[in-house]
Amino acid sequence: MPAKSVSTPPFSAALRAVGLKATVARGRVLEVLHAALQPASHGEIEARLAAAASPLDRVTLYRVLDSLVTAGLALKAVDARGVFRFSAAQTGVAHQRHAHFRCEDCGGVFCLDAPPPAAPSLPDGFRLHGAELDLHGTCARCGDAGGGHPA
Amino acid sequence: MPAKSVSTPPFSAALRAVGLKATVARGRVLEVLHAALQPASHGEIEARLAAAASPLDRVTLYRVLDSLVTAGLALKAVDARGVFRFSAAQTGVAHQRHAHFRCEDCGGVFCLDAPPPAAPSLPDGFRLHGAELDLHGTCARCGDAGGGHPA
DNA sequence: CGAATAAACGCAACACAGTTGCATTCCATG
DNA sequence: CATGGAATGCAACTGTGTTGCGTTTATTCG
Repeated sequence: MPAKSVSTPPFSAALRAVGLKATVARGRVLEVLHAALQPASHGEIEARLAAAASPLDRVTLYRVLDSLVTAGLALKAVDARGVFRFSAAQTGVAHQRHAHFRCEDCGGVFCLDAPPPAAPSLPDGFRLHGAELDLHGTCARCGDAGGGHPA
Repeated sequence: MPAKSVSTPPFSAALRAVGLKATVARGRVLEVLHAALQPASHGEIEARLAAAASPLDRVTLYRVLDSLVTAGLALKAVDARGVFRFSAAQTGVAHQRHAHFRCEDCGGVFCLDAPPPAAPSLPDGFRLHGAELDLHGTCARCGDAGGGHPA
């Protein structure tokens, strides 16, 4: 095997494929996003980077995430508390017309593959882009333990 | 007519009906919410209060809005930019298991009386508190005009 | 109608998420 | 290996939302 393991950041091919420079910061952020089970907030990503290796500058992380979203490698959404959450863009997954479960305690969002809800008829002039069934309550972890917020 | 027009804030009956003190601040905020055509952000409400009469303290407005939401007189939602938007709750509408249409352009939320979606089976330990069908796209006004954000 | 009391108000300060400007460092090209 | 432009890191700043605390006000009760 070639001895270029040190100088090649992960996901460099994917980055170059969308026209981005393959930097270590972007590679590490993509690693975190792909390892995450749920969409992660800026703070959570920052904490995981700091725990895994050397911390990444707050501002740099914002800019990295922005570049990944712009390039289509990551998705950006707003959770119920008004905080942006980022996730790796799965190639080929139509992220439309499915169901979310949102835990009112920890703020976590879980994707359920539920049958697409039937869209009701809309008033005149309204144009539909997507539909999600938004379920909310308490998740298993918060219901079991007195448990709290993830970060 | 009785001469108590000065000492009686608007919406005092509605406030007392839900167990809230009928204060001038709450009455004025409810007036603004009912006059608004779209869900308004904290800043917009603050500006309208300042323009209409004497300004209301920032913190007081946050607490007034919170009390109205808790009492069920107002609705709180997050727009695409992560900012909370408030709207007057229509009386008599059971605010559970119905559908919202959220305009991705102006951030407005419209309530539709749609059939309650069937809740899918949840993983073990998950407890359901409510379910809403969240439709999104562009509303009639934003689709017509090139119209943009309210503020 | 007037006093008591608990909630609501206003102010100050704080906390958190996100942004901007600029000097330095690093990836990609030749 | 040199070079140029993008990416990084640091500092400072804005905007949104929150907490603590003393004062004011709406309601209740005498």
